Amino acid sequence: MKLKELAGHLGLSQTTVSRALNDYPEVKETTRLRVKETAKRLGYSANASALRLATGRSGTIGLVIGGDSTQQFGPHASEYLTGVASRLARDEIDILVSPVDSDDEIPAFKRLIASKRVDALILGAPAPYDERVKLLTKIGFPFILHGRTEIGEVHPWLDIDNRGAFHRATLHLLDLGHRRIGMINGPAGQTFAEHREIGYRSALLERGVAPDRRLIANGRFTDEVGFRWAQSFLELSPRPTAFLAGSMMTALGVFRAIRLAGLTLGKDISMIAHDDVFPYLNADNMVPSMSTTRSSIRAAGSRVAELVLQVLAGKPADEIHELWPVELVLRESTGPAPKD
Amino acid sequence: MKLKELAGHLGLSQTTVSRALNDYPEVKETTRLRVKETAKRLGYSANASALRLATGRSGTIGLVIGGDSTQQFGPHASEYLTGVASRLARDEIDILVSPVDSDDEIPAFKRLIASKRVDALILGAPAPYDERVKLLTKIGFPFILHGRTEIGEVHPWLDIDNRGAFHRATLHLLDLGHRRIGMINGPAGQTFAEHREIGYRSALLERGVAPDRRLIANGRFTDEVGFRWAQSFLELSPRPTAFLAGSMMTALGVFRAIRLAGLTLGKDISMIAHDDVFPYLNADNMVPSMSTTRSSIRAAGSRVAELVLQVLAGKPADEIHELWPVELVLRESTGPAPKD
DNA sequence: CTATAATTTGAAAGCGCTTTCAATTTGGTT
DNA sequence: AACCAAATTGAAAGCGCTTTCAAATTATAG
Repeated sequence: MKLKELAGHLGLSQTTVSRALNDYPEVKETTRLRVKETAKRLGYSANASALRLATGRSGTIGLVIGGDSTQQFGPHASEYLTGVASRLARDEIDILVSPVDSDDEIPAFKRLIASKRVDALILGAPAPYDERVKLLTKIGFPFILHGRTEIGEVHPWLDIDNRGAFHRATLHLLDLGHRRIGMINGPAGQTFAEHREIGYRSALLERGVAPDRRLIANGRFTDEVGFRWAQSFLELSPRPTAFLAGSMMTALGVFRAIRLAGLTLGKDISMIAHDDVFPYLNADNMVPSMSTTRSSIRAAGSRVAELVLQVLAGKPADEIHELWPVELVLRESTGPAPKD
Repeated sequence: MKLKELAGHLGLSQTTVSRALNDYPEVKETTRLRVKETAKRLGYSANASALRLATGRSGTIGLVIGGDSTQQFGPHASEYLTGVASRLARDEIDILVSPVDSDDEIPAFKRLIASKRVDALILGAPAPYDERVKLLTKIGFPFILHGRTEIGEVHPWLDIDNRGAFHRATLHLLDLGHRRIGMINGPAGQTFAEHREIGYRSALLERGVAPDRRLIANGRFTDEVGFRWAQSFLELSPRPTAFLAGSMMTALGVFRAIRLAGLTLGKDISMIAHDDVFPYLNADNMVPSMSTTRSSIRAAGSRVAELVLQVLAGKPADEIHELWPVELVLRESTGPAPKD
């Protein structure tokens, strides 16, 4: 069923039918109704490719997830995707999920844009001097960044206050008397991880505690990584009395290492984990319940989608900056530092 | 940069340039080289919409994930998506992720197809009498199903042997002396969950053990659900001595309930969980390590993608049926039933 | 009733590519 | 040197829609 056929059925021209369906004002109300009703009855739906070619808009937003392709869709990415998808679905905007390999990232980007496959891009997981961000700002292609960079360019972004979150979490542990705090951070080289480290270090500084290089680790957000680092931290002497975990997955591994060492979480060792709010993994439900810095990554995805639509609607880039605060939720996994 | 301009640069016609780029045989080799080189140098990339309109193919495959939109992309779906994406990326095929709401599912499908947005569909999480499957087979739209239905229609599918897996797991527990085995299954109404229940029941039957309705539960794959059901199972008397968990998330919750009840996993209570192989949650790394029925859902996604390409290449539907066996991996969470 | 303005409809061009069919060039034979 | 087949290139139509510009219809006023 194509527009021409539908027009035939109705005894109207393509032009009028097209206008009726797209709510152009110059078509008579009764005609519009008749057209829409018939279109629905006959199950007409415009050919997407033709429509895109004619309008020059693809009705698609590219979602670029960082990281190498094998490990791309961790639980974080999928929660985030859910948020983005739920918002864009409302406007019938398609999402093009680009599993761009980090090696030929820039060429892949150029192709994506040159082929007019997407109207705008959503970028995430930036490095401090992200090449993709540089490219996009240079050529002026619409995009929004989930996270921030150190590049001075003006462009839309949304980020959570990673620095503030870890600053506050660290301060809290320090105030509980902890002096040796192990930090199991996200992958090195990502801005958010650096921000977290800055928050952690500045809190130590504020309380006059010297940071210990051996207590700072980087890695992906898996329980495996959490486990290994926690275990190696626990072998130090004196060992740390508290941990900061970059994610709930990390926390699971740390948890395991603590238990395996015969220690008790919340008593011998304290821990605060960052919680991106996974519906299937609840900090409140753990035993002991987990103290967290909390910020829903799904909500962020949804908001990012909203903002990218505003970008497309022409809102100036310098008006689209959002820094979300992060809650510190104290539960049973944090307690006063044990006397030694 | 459009084809016409590129042709201008080269002093050739659009026709020849198009043919050169698409590897048509009738263009002179030296010309082809020259064209490709120039195209690359100038960063030419065909307008996707125009190409799609001209060829009638969208170069896109729709991925429809079941479940309601708020809870759509659980860890299972995202692992699966990763598999699908990695395979399709190799052929430069786009993925259209459809967060189809379960209420107006069928109309949404019809729109998707009528608008020629996708060349084929990948369906998952079917109900035994899935309406989507009925629709697609009726209108003859190419698709593959991840899972199975009870409808007699012939169409491509790939499924894991859920029945066999749970049959074997249950038999193993029975052979260890367990007689009361709690089963925390996936959502009711999904074929895979029913298959698992059938496997479980048939094993009980084989060993002459009467199934107990109170020991069979359904729900989503979250630790919350696992925790609640396990807790209520443990309140029964006599309480079950073993659990089957539908997913690793479920197992996490069961684990917690067991510990909270002051019991020891692998001694007081045994458990076998189904493991879809999440890279960030390793059964081997748990304490105690978890016995599992194992099948990589990412591998399944990758294979499903491969198969849908075969469907598009014209391979007959009745030759595309794959039933994957499931490994039973025994670790520390299973042991002989305690004497009472 | 006209004349004119306002409303409503339609014809046709164009979006950027592929592909059919025709035209041109090249190469091999006598 | 002339001829025919094979190889190579090009002109133009068409994919299904939107949109400009012109035409036809209806409403309003004089």
